[in-house]
Amino acid sequence: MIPIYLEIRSYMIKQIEKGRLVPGDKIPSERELVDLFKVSRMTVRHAIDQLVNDGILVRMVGKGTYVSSERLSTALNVLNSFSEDIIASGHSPSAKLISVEKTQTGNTISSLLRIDKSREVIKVERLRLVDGLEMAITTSFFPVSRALPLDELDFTATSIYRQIESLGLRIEKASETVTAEAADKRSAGFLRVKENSPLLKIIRLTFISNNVPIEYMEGLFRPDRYVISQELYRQGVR
Amino acid sequence: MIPIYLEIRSYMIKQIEKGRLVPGDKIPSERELVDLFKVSRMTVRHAIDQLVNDGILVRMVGKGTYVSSERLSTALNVLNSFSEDIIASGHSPSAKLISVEKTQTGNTISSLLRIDKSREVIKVERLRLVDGLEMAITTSFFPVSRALPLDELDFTATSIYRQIESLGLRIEKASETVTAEAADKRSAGFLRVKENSPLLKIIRLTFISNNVPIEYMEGLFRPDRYVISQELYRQGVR
DNA sequence: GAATTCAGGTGGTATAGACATATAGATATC
DNA sequence: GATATCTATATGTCTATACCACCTGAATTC
Repeated sequence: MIPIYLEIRSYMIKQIEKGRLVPGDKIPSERELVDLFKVSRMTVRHAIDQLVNDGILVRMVGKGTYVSSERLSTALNVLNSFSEDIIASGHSPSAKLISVEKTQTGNTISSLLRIDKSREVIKVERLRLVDGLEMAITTSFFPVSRALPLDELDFTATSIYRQIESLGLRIEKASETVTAEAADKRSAGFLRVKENSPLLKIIRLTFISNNVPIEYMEGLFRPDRYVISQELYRQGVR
Repeated sequence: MIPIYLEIRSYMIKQIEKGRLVPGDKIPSERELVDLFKVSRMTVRHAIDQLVNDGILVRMVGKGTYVSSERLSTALNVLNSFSEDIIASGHSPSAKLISVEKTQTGNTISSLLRIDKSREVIKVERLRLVDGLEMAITTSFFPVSRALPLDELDFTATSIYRQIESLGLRIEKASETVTAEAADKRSAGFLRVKENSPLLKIIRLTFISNNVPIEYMEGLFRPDRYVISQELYRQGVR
């Protein structure tokens, strides 16, 4: 069951995505939205609070609430799903589901996800391909909770991020750690490389609004088919 | 007249600043704060909402609200030399010069450095250590005579960046590619790892003003002693 | 015509209560 | 002793209402 305020939030985002609201437009007043959704004003405000916090809307006392015109942050470190990355580079991503299970997890992952370790998580293991060639194995852990109706997610589809976002949750940021690891027998089999060959290991913790973690992921990538690129800028003079 | 929720917010911040609440501590429950300030619970939540949004507090359903342990970094994509990175993380970097030679280079590197491949470059190979332990081998290529008096540089010193900057050149940015590679016999020997063990490979092209390339570097890092961390942010709506 | 007043709409703050869901520990059951 | 259930407490969602400060434009006054 998705909370009403997230429904309203989704609705607003869709209006903007579809172009029915463009930057600078005034959105319906809080009291109009109350009538539209048949909810209390506090609930409407809760939804708008989040969108304002995300910089999507701007409130003006006595005037109204408007779609933000400025897209703040020149977006250097852009968080994309792997599918989105692949598409952006002109290739075709796909995924094969290896396993899905509802399970518990150890101290490290549960504390990173900020859940009790007795809580269940959905563990999704997928083989990621680019242009039909094996690229990576990713193992994701999603905390089971009301806000995220995991049953409705299609893990064989490519972009889980997009699916989560279309549910009204806003993915905000991720922190990533990159290292190297030797392929064990199982990974080597899936990725069609020799055992012990070097793989790029990416560990990513993804957050929605309010710094709430929503996914812990470990990925093992074939270095010949996926590399990480980033631009670094020297900090001020001195 | 200051709103109550801002008073509560200030109160919490002061508690943290004075050290009466330290990261990891549980703050009073919402109902306790209601009693303490004699206000409604929604008002208390309003105050806490803001602090959670700022990343100062973390809410956990059924457990309580806690002072956030992670001080999210303000420095995003900061270009540091490896020495600077190591120092920032509280360790002690050093370097051993393996070789310096004036030579020519292949098409790839010369074109990245935007020089003719007949032009000479200085190739510097160094073993990088952290707290006296082998961490990486880096191979740098500097174009000869680009307002860069290479003779004056001390390649055994840790921070080449600092030396270059003290010559009046402003290092501006770098583009980095990260991948994984198996250790060959030579690298394995220097880094004291087994041959074919996985290493993190970082290729970095560094620029001074006007996008003039000044260094091409390839580094092979022991993944147990060096990892890359980065924060990624989701791009605006759509 | 220019200044003032006023009414209606907007977001801002705050209340008091209700029910839902998550956690942890005590208690009862097997 | 292990398992299940209950209970108290935590945050999460939502309602219905009230009054405030602010902005705008129309009506009123000068």
